[in-house]
Amino acid sequence: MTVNLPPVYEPQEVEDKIYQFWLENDYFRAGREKGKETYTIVIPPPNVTGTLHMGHALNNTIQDVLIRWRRMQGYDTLWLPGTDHAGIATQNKVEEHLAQEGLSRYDVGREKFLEKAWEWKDEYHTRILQQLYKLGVSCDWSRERFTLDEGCSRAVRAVFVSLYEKGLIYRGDYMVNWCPRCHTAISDIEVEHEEKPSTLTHIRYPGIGWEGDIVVATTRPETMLGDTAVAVHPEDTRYRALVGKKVLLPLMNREIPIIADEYVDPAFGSGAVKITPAHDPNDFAIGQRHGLETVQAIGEKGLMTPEMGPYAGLERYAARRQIVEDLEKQGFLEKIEDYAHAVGHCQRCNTEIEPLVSLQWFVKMKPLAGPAIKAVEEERIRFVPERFTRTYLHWMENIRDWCISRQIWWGHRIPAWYCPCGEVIVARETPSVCPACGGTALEQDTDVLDTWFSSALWPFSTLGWPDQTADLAHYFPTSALVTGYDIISFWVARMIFMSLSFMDKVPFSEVSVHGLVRDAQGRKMSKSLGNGIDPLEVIADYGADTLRFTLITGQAPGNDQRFRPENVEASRNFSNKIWNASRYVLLNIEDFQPEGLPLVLNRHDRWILDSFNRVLAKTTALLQAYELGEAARAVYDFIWGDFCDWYIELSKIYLYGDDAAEKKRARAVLYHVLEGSLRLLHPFMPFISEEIWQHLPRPAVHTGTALCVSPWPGYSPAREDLQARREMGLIRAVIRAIRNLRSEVGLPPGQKTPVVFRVPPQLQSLIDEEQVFIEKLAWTEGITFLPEGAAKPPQALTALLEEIEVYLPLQGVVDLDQEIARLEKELQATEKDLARAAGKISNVNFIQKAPPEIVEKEKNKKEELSSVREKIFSRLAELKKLI
RNA sequence: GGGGCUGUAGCUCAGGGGGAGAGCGCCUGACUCACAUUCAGGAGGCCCAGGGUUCAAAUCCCUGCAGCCCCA
Repeated sequence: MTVNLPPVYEPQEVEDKIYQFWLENDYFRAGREKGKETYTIVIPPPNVTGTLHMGHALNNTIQDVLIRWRRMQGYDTLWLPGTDHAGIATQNKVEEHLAQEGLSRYDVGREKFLEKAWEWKDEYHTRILQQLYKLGVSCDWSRERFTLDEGCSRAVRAVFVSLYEKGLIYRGDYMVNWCPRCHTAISDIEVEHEEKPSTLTHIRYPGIGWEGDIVVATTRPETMLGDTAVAVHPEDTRYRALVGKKVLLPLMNREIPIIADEYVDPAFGSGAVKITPAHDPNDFAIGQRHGLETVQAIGEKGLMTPEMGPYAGLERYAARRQIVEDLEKQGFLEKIEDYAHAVGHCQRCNTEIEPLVSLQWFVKMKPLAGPAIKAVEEERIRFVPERFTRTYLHWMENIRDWCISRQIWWGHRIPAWYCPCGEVIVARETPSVCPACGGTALEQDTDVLDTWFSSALWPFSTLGWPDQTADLAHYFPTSALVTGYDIISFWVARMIFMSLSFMDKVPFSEVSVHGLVRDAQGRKMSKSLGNGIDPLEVIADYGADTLRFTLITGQAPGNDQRFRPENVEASRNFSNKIWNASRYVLLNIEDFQPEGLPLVLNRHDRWILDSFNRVLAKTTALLQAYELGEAARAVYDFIWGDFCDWYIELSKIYLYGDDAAEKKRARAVLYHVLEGSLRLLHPFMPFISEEIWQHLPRPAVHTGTALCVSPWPGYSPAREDLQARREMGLIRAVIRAIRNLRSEVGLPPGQKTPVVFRVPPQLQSLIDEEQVFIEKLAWTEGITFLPEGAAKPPQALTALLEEIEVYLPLQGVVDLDQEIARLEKELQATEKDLARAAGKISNVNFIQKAPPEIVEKEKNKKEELSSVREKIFSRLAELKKLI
C-alpha cells in the first residue's frame, strides 16, 4: 500500500466522498443486524421553514454519536429521519414571500396557496437534507418521513376521530390567545411573556342613581369599550353598599353593573376593576360566573370592531391613545402611572397577542395527563439529567386544555364537516352524505390542527401507525429521545400522552436533554441579532468532524454552551493530531500484515494497552450515561496524551532502530492501538476516522468493509496491567523531572546532559532497561548510578521523587543559591502536605470512622512525603555546606 | 408569585465527600526525521459569602448575594 497523505488534514477532500461511500453501501439501513436487539431513535423533525442552525447541529450530532456507537455495538439500529411542516412558521414564510409580490393569501386562494407552500417545503426540505448529509448523520434515509405525508395524515385523522369519539376533543367558545398578525389562535405555550414598562391608567366611572364615582385601573384602556361590569371584592367595606348599583361607562354611555367577586384583589389600585369578558381570560371567567354580556371591542385583525362608534376600525394602539385623550378631555381620566407588567407575545412573530373569545377545538387534557404523569413517576421514562423530570411533572400537573385549531391553511385540516342542518360529522374518511338529513352540502372545517398535534404522534406514525406494520412491531417503543429542554412541554410531554393513549406504551424509555448553543458572549443566537453562526460555514472551513467535536466537548448534559472560535480551532487541531499520528503509523508499516498482537509484549506495549483498555471502559460507561462531552474528552486525552505524546515517541526507538523483531512488535502494537482508537473515535469524528481506517491494512480474517460497521472496542479485564502502569508511571515521572530541571536552567534540547540516579536496588534494573528511552525523551546522555553511601555530585540539580533521586551534574551552570531556594520552596510544599496527612492520621476519629482504604492511603502518603522531605532536607544540608 | 439552573485559573467551562482539572490566553525554550494546526517547561485559583451535617466539604443541606432560564 502506498501512503501519500498530506501533512495537514483536509476535510474538504474527504467528507463528501466518505458520506457517498456510506450511502452507496447502505450501512445506515436498519435491519442489517437481523435478530439483534434494536436501538431506535426518531429524529426531532426540523421545520421546513428554513435552514438548520447550530442547535440542530448539536441535536443531530448527539443522536449520531449514540446511533453510531450502538450500531458498532451490534444493535439493530434505526435512526428515523424526517421533517416537520411547521404550520404557522411556514405559512408566515410563504405569506412573506407572497407579500413581496404584493399579494396576500386571500388573493391567491387556499388551493393555490397550498401549492406555494408545498413548493416551499420541497425547496427547504432538500436544503435540510443536504445539511444533514454534510453533518455526517447516519440516518436510515429509506424510512424518511414528513409530518404532512399521507401516512402521518392518516395517523392524525385516526387520533383526532378517536379522541373525539372518547369525548376528549370538543369544540367550544373559549378565550384563546389570538395573534392578530398570524390571524390565528395559538395555544398557551406558544405565548411568550415579556416584562415591559407600561402604564396604569386610572379611569373614573360615574355612578348612576347614586352620588360619586368608582375609579378603576387598567393597563389596556382601549378594552374599556367592551366593559360589561365593574367588580369589587365582596368583603371590601368601601364598596359593599354599591354592589348591585350601576355606573356609566364613559365614551360609550352604557350602563354597567357593579358586581362582587372573590377574584378581585382589594389591595390593587382602587380595589375596583373593570370587567371586559371579551378581552381578558380572568374577566372572561368572571363574566361566565355572573352571566355578563360579552362585548367584543377588538376584532381579529387587531382593529376596533364596527360597533365601537367613533373608534370603529382604529388599530388597537391608536385607539388606546385616542381613548385616553378623549377620557382626559371629558374629565374621566384620574391619573396615569408607570407600571411594569408581562405582555404575551406570539412565539412566531412576536406580535402582542390579543385574548379573544372564539369557537375553537380543544383537547381535554386531564384524562390524558394522568397516565403520562404516572409513566414518569414510575420511571418507565427517565429524563437525563434527572432534574428535567420536575420540569415535565410540573407542567403536566398544571396542564390546561389544549387549543388545537389554527386559523391557517398549511397543516392537517380538521376532519370535521358541517351540514346546513346543523349536524357535525367527525370522521376518518371524508363523508359525502349527512347521516342526519341525507344532505350533501357538507363543508369541512376550514381550520387546521396545531403542528404539535402531528408531532405528538411522530414516534409511532413514522413507523406506520395506524397500520400494524412490521417496523412498528419491531422498532416501537423507541430507545431514546434527544431534544433541547425548550420543547419538553411542546413536544416531549405530548408524545408521551399520545403514545400511552394510542400505543399503550411509552414512546421511549430515556430522554436525553441538551441545552442551547449560544454565541461567544452567551447570547441566544437569533436572526434579529444577526449573531447566528451557520453550521455549514463552520463545516466548509473546518470540516464536519471539527464542528461535531466542538459541539460535543462543549456540552455538559442539559446545560447551554457558548460557541467560540477558539474551541473550533482546538477541535481542528485534534483532528490534525490524529491525522498525523496515523501518518506516522502508516509511513512505518509498509508491507505490514496485521496478524493480531504479538505474544510477547514489552513494558511500553503493556502500558499503552492497559491505558487503552481503561479508556475503552471509561468511554463506554460515559456514553451509556449520556455524558457525551466527557466521553469525547476521555478519547481526546488518551489519543493525544498517552498515545501520541508517549507511546509514539517511545516507539520511534524501535522503528528507527535496527532490531527487526522489535520493529515488528512495535508496529503490531501501533497498528492495534491506532485501529482501536479510530473505532473509539468514530462516533464523534466519523469522517476522519473512516478515511484513515480505509487506508489501514486489513487483517486477513477481517470481514468488515467500513469502520462505521466495525465492532465497538471492548474492555478486557485480561489487559489490566498494574505492573506496567506503575513502572511506566515511574519512568514518566523521571523523564518529567529531568525535563523540568533542564528547563529550570534553560538548557535547549540539543544540549545533552548526563544524569545520575540514586535508586533502591529493586528499581535499578528498571531504569537501566529504560535508559535509551530516558535519554531520548529527556535529552540526556549517559546514566550512572550512585552506589550506596557514595557522595552525591555537588554541582548538580536535584529532583527528589518518592523512591528515586535524580541528579543533573552541571558544572558551571548550576547557581547554588538558586538551587537552594528552589529546593526550599519544594520543602515547604512537601511539609505542608505532610502536615495535613500527619494531622489526619493522628486524629482518632479519622482512624476509627474513615474507610480503611482511605486510612491506608493517608498512611502511605505520609510515608512517601516524609521520605521526600528527608531527601530534600539532607540535600539542602549538603548544598549549604558548599557555599 | 411558583419552579429551576449557574457562580471553580485572565477567558470559556468540565469535575465533584478524602492530595484543585482541561482548552484557549499568557511567560520561557525548541522548525527534535507524524504533526509549528507541533513539542517541552512554567506562572496563575481562601472552587461567590455565611452557617450546618460529617472523622473529612470546592463537592451534601440551609440562608444570603449575583446572573440566567422556565412557568403563572
